[in-house]
Amino acid sequence: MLHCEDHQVCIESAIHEAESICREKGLRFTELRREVLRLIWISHVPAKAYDILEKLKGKAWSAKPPTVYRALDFLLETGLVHKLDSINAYIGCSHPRKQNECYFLICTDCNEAKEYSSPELSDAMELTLNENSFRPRKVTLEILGQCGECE
Amino acid sequence: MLHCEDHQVCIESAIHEAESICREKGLRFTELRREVLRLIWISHVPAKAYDILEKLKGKAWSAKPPTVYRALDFLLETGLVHKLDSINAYIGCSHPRKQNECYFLICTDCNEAKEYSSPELSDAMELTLNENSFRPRKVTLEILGQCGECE
DNA sequence: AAAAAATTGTTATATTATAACATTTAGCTA
DNA sequence: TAGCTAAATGTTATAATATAACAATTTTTT
Repeated sequence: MLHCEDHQVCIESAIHEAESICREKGLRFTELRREVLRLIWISHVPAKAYDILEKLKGKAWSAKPPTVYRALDFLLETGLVHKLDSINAYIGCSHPRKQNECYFLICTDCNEAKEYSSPELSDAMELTLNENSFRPRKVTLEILGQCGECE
Repeated sequence: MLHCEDHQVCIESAIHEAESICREKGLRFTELRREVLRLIWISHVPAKAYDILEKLKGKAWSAKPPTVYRALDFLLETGLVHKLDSINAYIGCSHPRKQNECYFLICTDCNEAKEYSSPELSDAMELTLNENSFRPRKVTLEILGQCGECE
């Protein structure tokens, strides 16, 4: 799947942005939360909670499931990561400042995932939501398949 | 959430249709599979696997988790039910003969869910899939929120 | 410095799902 | 129709995902 050019830069800037977002919102971007975010960003393959747990254990933390899930909850609420329900995995948000509807392409060959947004798609969705008098609170749109690079 | 007028009829016809689809495809619609499908259709609230399990236990079956999950696998593969990944629950397919992209509105007040399809939405999706050279295999589109009747 | 609030630690357990092998049942074939 | 084969179901065990509840610690506020 096509992604950033230099992923090290990509990670750094994601963490940097997270830092400044938390500062603005008066939220505490603790060491633990930073480390979990970093572990998620390490790869474009969405991270599983228990894989994050194992990696944390290799470091300073006496990590147990709640350690990870609480950090994930924080990151999810803050909009810094997304949960992919179709594969029970977590991925860093590419545009944490724009809270637009985003959807995900998940390649089942290379396992990488990518976040997109599409005005046409959002429009179509809004149309049908109106038709059904439905007030959306959370939209899950995930497409599993094969990416162009894995053909 | 607005649904059928007579749900008993709704259940019967769903099971009837499942029966004829299986006959056409040369698949075995066993008692167990029929009962699991019926339990799913009993309500417009998507069914949880372990709730189905409990209900099966009240009947003739010596049901254990694999009993339910195998029946669910069959029903999913046959397109007779859908899994809602965002809530880990299963719902009967309203149009099992048309294998179109379908999406789900899930009301977090009454817990009911409804299946829809939208040509505009499918078109918008296809557009972005093409742009990204992505070959879709499975689409998950679930919208959690409040339905018109729960306002 | 004390109190309050937020974060993290810890133990236990709930929820969701599958692996592996045994038994039974249904459909086919000779 | 007896025996064979494949599919379905039974059974035991365990994997994978997630949360509840309470204790200890750290940070912020008063």
